[in-house]
Amino acid sequence: MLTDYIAQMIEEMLNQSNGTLELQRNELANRLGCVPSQISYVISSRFTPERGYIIESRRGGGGCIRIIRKQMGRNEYLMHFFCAIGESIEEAESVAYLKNLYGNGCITEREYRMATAALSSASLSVIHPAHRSTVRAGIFKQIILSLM
Amino acid sequence: MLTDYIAQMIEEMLNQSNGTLELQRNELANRLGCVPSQISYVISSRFTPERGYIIESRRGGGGCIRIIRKQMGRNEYLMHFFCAIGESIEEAESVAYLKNLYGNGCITEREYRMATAALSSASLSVIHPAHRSTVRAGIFKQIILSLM
DNA sequence: TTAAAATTTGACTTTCTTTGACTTTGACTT
DNA sequence: AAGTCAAAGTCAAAGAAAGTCAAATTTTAA
Repeated sequence: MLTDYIAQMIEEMLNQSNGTLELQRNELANRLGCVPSQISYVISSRFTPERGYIIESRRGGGGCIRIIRKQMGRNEYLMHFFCAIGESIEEAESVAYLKNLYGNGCITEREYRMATAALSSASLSVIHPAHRSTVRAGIFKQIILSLM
Repeated sequence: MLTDYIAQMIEEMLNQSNGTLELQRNELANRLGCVPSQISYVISSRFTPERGYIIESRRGGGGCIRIIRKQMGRNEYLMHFFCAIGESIEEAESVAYLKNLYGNGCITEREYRMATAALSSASLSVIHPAHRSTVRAGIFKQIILSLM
């Protein structure tokens, strides 16, 4: 399958270049004899943030796509919290979680403060109180993913 | 890409001259072998007030363009962004702001990622798309406050 | 076997860059 | 004061990439 082959090739290049690489979509597509959007597909289906990759890109002349592989480790811990959050979470509970993450060295103090701020009722003041915990859960999950 | 090269060159000159410099558009364009309006483009796309630069210019004989890099104090800088957010903010715009904060050393790379994650559409997926920018603005403001 | 999921493709969109023709402004001459 | 020339400004068209989306096809799993 083309997708797998391309993904493998990108992995290869990542290994070569120590975890970070820039490629040109059209150029690569050309080399592989496929259409450019195939490259987009491979990246969006295989090199997702959930799987530990960061993608950046620039359009226009001389544009490119940058792929960064974050190295894993101590992530079961974060995963644990991710799962614990569920559909909705109260502010107090989220603060407790974050304290825990801070205590375990998963996040710095500044990160702790930023996260509590983001999840606070003050942040979500424009949202009807009844819906806040659901929204909070969504944000919290993304925050945790951003740390992995 | 020409644009990046020129921008880099101007940065260089700014460093040399302690944050303020005068250049002649035609002269520089000539030296670089590009068309003069390219210089205008670089300046208007890279050295914007949003990114902390002041641009002044004089036409006519012996005219020139003056570029000043104003360095703000951290909190002044943060306040600037706080005010710029307003009632609502799109995801793309908030990412631009955060990139700026990162580029200026106001936040670390992890903090950058955490904040972009918190403000992403993915985070706010449970909220009706029409309301997301308003909610995002609220969260963003609290995040900035958490940094001060 | 068949329904759902994943892949492949290409047309269309958006963003960024490059270029050049034309306009405006300021300084210097006459 | 008027005219001339030397800047910088503006704008729009063309070009170069990446993004999006949905239809068509293939693969996978029940």
